[in-house]
Parts: sequence; C-alpha cells; structure tokens
Amino acid sequence: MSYSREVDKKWQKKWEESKLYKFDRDKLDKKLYCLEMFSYPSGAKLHVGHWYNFGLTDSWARMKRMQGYNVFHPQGFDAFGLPAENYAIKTGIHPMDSTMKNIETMKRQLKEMGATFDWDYEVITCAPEYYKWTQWIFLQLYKKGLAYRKNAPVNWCPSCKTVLANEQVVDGACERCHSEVTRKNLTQWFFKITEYAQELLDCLPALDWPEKTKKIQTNWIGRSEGAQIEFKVENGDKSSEEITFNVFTTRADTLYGVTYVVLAPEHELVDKITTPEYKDAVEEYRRQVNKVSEIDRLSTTREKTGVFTGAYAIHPLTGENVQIWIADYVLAGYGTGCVMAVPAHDERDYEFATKYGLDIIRVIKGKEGVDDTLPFVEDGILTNSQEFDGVSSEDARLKIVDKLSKQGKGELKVTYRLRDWLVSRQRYWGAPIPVVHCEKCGIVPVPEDQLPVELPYDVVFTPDGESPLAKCESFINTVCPTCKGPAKRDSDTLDTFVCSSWYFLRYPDNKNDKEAFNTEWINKILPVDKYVGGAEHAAMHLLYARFFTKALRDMGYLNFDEPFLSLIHQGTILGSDGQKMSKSRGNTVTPDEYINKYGSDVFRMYLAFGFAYIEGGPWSDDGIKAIDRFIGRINRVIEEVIAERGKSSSKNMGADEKELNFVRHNTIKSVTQDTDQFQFNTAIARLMELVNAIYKYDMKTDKNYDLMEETLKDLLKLLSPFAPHFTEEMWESMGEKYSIFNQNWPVYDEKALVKDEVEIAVQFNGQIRFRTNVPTDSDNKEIEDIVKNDPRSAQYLEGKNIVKVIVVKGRLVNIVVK
RNA sequence: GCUCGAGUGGUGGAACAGGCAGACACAACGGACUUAAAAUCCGUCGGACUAACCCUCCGUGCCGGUUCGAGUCCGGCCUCGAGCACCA
Repeated sequence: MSYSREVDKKWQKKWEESKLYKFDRDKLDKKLYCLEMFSYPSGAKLHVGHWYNFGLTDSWARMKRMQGYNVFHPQGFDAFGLPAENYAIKTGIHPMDSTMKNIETMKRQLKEMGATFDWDYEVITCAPEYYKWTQWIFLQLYKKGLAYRKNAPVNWCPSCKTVLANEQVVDGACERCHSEVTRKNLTQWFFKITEYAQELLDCLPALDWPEKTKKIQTNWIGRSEGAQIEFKVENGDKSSEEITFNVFTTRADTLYGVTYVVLAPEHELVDKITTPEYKDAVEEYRRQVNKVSEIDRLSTTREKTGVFTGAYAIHPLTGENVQIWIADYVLAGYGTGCVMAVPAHDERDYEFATKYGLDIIRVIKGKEGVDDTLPFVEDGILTNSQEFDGVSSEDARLKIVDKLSKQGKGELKVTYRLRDWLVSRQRYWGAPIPVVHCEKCGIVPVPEDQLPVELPYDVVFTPDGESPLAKCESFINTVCPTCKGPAKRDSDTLDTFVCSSWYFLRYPDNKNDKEAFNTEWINKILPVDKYVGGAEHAAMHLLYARFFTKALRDMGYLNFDEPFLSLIHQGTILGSDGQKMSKSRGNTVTPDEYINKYGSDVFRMYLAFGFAYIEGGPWSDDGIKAIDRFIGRINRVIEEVIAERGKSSSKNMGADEKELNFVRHNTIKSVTQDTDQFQFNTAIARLMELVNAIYKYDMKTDKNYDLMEETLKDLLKLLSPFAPHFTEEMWESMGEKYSIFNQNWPVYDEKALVKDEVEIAVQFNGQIRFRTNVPTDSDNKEIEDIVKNDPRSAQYLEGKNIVKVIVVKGRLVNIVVK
C-alpha cells in the first residue's frame, strides 16, 4: 500500500494494540525521560507549533528508543488558566466543559501524529486528583515558611481583573492581554523564591541549556554585590527613640560624596521622619506619585521629581547632616528602598541634585588621561575622602566598608533583583488555595487529609476584582479545622504556573493517591533528560520549576538539584508571508488539511527538513510537496527491488558498490549525530543523499541486489523516526518482522568510510588552483610529491622558491611560493 | 543606555575544531519518456568575463587586522532581533 492517511491509521491501531510504546518500569538502567512542555488546551485544535514541538521531539525519542533506551515519554494538559475562563464569560460554556472537550480533541490529534506518548501516564492539572497535590505542595511550602502572605504593592491587571507576578508583567503591561498594569496595595500569597536566588544562579553553568536562556535567568535574578550602610536620622533633642535606616550601594567608595539621601515615596519611615512643616508637601507628592502609571514611572527619560522631608540623616563617617528626600526614582521593592545620593558620581543623582540645587562633591578622580568631567561614574582614585585619598575605587569599596563594619555601621551585602513570586489570583479557574481564615485562629492550613479543597462547579465567575469564589456561599463558608468555629476559605486560586511547576514530577507516578509522588521511584526516573519547549518560558515556568525542585529537595522529597538537565527551544513557524501566524493576518496553517492530503509523516518530515529546528521560519507549501516526492521516490525504488527479487544478483563489491556502501555508512553516521543534536534538517538532507546514491546505483545494469536491499533496510531504519508510519509499511512490504521500531539503530562501519582515494584541493599561496586525487593512505611527503609533479603545478612553481608546504590530510595542500 | 544573538545565491537553509563556501531542497531552465499534459527519470543552476567551454577575477552586511589560509578568530562600524533598563 503506497503511503496515505490509511497507512497512518493502520499502524496507529497496531501500535496501540501491541502496546509498543509502553514504558518498561523494570528496566531503569537505560531510562531516558523525554519531555515536551505540555499543552494548554485553550484552542480546540493542535496548531503547527504543537507538531513542530511534539512531532520532532518524538522523532528524537524514537531514535533513542531504537538505540536501546527505555524512553519515558508522557503527555498531559496544563488545563487551568484564564483563557478557558474568559471563553466561559463570553460564551457561557463552563471552563470545565470546554477544557475537557478541548482535551479530548487534542488527544485524538496527538494520537494522529503517531507519537510514542505513553498515555497511561497522562496528567491533567484541573483534575482534583492532580490539584489535590498542587495544594499539598502549597501546604508543604507554607510549613517550611516558603509560602507566606504579605501586604505589598502588587501588579494589577485591570482587564484580567487579577494580580500578576513580576514575571507576568512585560514593559509595564500584562503579559497575556497587554493592558497597562497598575499598582495596588493588597495582601497576597507569595512563594519565597528569593530564598533560592543564589542557588538558582549557581546551578545554571552546569546545565545543558541554551546560553541565551541561562542569560535571561541570570539577568532576571540580577545579583548585585555591594554594601549596606547604616544612616542615623538626626533628632535634635535626643529625647525620642533613635531611628536608623540602611541604604544599599555598589559604590561604597563614593561614600564621602554623599550630599543627601533618598527614600522611596512608599517607604515606611517617611511618615515617621517627615517634619510637620513639610508634611503637606510630602503628602501631596505621594499622591502625585500614585497617579503616575507604572509605565511612566519606569521611563528613564522622565524628569526626576522629589521633595524634601525636612529631616536630616547623619553621615556615618563625617558626622555631617545630609537632607533626606523622597523621590520616585527610588524603588521601594529593590534593595532597602533607600539610596545614598552621590551626585558627583551617579547620573541620576546628578540630574536630581542639579534640579533641586543640592551639593555636588567630587570624591573620585579619573586615572591618568581619563576625562572625569562630572558626573563621573567610572572607577578612579579617591579624593576628598579623608584617609582614603589616593586609594583606588576597587580597594576603597572594601576598606571603607571595613571601617564601617568596625563601628557596626555597614557590611558587604549581595542584593538580588528577583522578587518573591506572587501566586494568588482573583479568578475562578485555578486550584483553590488550601487555607482557612478564622477570626480566632487566623490563617489555618487545611489538614492534608481534607484535600483536595475542591473547586466548586456552580459559580458565577464574572470577574469584578473580587474573587468569584468569594461569592460562592457553599464554598466560602466552612469551619475552622482548629477551633471548629465558623471560618471562611481563601477565595483566591493559584497561578497556573504553580500547577506546571511540578507536573513533570507527577507523570511517572500519576496514579498515586497516597502521595504527590513516590520519592524513591521519582528519584529513579527524574531528572528529565531532554526537555523541549518554547523560549517564552525562560523567566517564568523554567525558573519556577527549578525553584520547586530545590524546595522539595530540601524538604526531603527529592534527591536531585535540577529538574531539566538538557533543554532545547524549538523555533517559531511563521506564515508563508514571513509574519507571525495569526487569524487576523489570515496566514495560519491548519495541520489537519495537510495531514489529510499528505499524511502525518510527510507533514512531520517537512517540519524536520524545512527549518533549522531552533530557528523556525516561514512555512512553504512547495517544501511539503518536495517531501511528498521524496517519500514517493523511496516507495518506488523499494517496490522495484521487491519486484526484481529472484533475478540474478551480482555479488560484486566493485567501485560502484563501494561508493554506495560509503554513502550508506556515512549516512548512518551523520543521521545519528544530527538527530541527536536536534539538527533534523541536515539529517533528512543526508537521507536524501542516500536515496540519490541508491538511484544512481540503480541505473547500473549488473546490480548487487543484496547490497541494495541491505542499504534500503538501513535507509528505512534511519528514516523511521521521522516517518514512522511509512517506514513501518515499507518494512512490512519487504517481508520483515513487526516492528521496525524493535530493530536496533544501525551502526556505521568505519571501514566502509575509508575510501581508496580522496580528492584534495591544491592551493598556491592560499588560492585554489586545481583538485587532484591522492591515495588515502599516503603520507604528507607523498602527497607533496604527487602535487609537485602534477603538470598543472608547473606554471605556479616556475621561477619561484617553495617557502612552505602545508598538508591538511584528506582536504588540501597549500604550497607557499615566493 | 547596557548586555547578548544574528546578517551566506532568486528562496528555505548547509559548512566538524581556521582548511575545497553554497550540502540537501525549492523555484527556474534544458533533455528523456508521452499524441499532449501531469507525474517520473537525467542534467544545468552565486556573479563578472566569454558566442560557448576552459581560464581568470569578484563573492558569506561594511571597513580594517591576524594567518600559508577567514563565513568561522580579533578591532571598529551598519542593520535586524532578543534580554535588562532610574536596580542605586
């Protein structure tokens, strides 16, 4: 049967019946955990991106399987989240219903892809059996002090009507709907990811991850080394309590240049220190700051503003009084929320001091020849700094802090840009937060034996800023587990990123109803050996999942440090116009159409061949036709060879046979290497070369059919990861035993790769003049002689002296003449 | 502004670790088969020079350098993309 949709169906059925891809739980010495980022069932159908991600990773997994690995390759659905809820608001269809329906469709399509997924290990995050354990993890984090509630200015998306994590705010706008994010003071749940900031950084270098992704995480964590320095607030009469505050600085060397200090307008000390006569001005300023949008506040081009509080701080070394200002260029959430201002050596402070007429004192001189016009922000030599005059910036940073620390006024300090992860959401479609609020007992975690806290079905989920669950009487009212008095459940749900931060731990033990996962078992299957998914998750999912892994390890539930040893991001497939695919542009590619016309294998193989995997690129209908033709070419030559069986076959291993055999083994070598590295386009190219070589050999009259058949069988095996249905069909038609996927992956023969003669390039002074054949085993001297004696060399050697001869074995000879 | 990536034929894209640039395809063109077309099979295919072939010269964003030899390494630009961005 020539390749078609029918062939796909035939083999999908057979694979399922024979349980070909079931994971062997007993053979763990060669286990390989291959994972794609699971899909979000928002749209009803798989798009090209899914195929690109899943189909090709499956090809990789198939090769690994044939190489003898026991591949664990599960699939599941990241099923909670806003799109389903928004869809429900629009259509009235309950998120649970639409989600389950989408999952059903997507699952069917995933099966049509013909992938090796073992569906026995499926995970659906919106199922109570799953989120029970999401809640359980929440409770463990809570017990460990890694989940806590605090009142803080948080990001609020007015369109999604919920708070967002920092990672979900892009350029001051909601990552999902692009509305401008506003700031609100709210009490919310946070996960203390900052506790792991240093380890999250330290483990990055050893990971086999794209450098870019590591860079994004490094930036996001934002480690900064500096010092924390204590300032006292001046209080004239000394009767009242002493107030101090700390500033964080990376430039302790400029300490003597401090002419004022600045607090963030939100800083808690502001009310305490502001003098009565400045109270109105300060209040007015804070009101203005509140009105400024987050985007404007973050703009570096905006003119700086601020007001004097009337209070003074005492410089820790000089004892002089410096003014305390508040200004919104100081951020409440970073460092200590206060800075020491050194206008001479900081552009921001310089701009501010100039505007408000504050003193500017130079304390750093440029090294010789350096233009040190103020503001001079580079390192240099200290001046106006008492005993530190003449010391370099680098040394002074340590020495000044040393002096401060002896007086208990300062210390070296590392600060991170990373903030704690805000996890509560004022929305319906998520895992309920498993705590109870009791008037008497306060926050009480739901006892583990009462999990899951089930998400009620009948809820009015129109978002209005208040959590929909708060309005669901039957849900919200409960009894306090401690005092048995009336209490209320937490009405917020967890960010969906919480669900996806541990799904890879659940897969291997998805049916466990006693625990989230069995530690002993999970330690055998994890970590994930190969993880493949989009680059957009670099600072979110991938960071959160690492944090969860480390936290669970420290609680004794795991024994490994990192969840994903090796990571690859697939590129993006664009529309044929080179633009991002979108319905509004009308350039979307619907996989189903192509599958029906060409079959799953052709579609998958085009995705493999047409793009550099990590780059992606524009879709082309012509490209897919080329693959269809390629499949046809293979089909025809196999049919022909089968038809010729029984005819006399030469046993000859002449030059043509050797050439075919060379290409065959060279193909084995390259396809193995390329596929291993996700370079599918070149792997397919090598297979095309092999087919071309077979066709060339086929033109001969006196053929060695045995060699041809062996070569074809190798071809089928090498092609099978990319065209599983087609090759299975061809394999069967050649009379071979089911299944091709139980065959060993071919191994190349080194001897076949050694040719008798090799063509090398001959250069004179680096310019290629001609090419010539030399015996492969000849040494440098022999090669040199062959080339020198070549009549074509004469014109380049005539009247010249040979200065040098460079021989690169098997490639070229370069003769330098003068 | 800072920090990374990337720029290769008409197109998608190759090129191990500094060693024959353009693999493999697409498109285009030519030939075979065919009454014809499609399909298929074979071939040509960076540019300039040339009637054509050979030869020669130019050619991996631009300018310069290192080297026997540079798409690849170094310095300086240009363009595009990404990340961070008042982070003290």
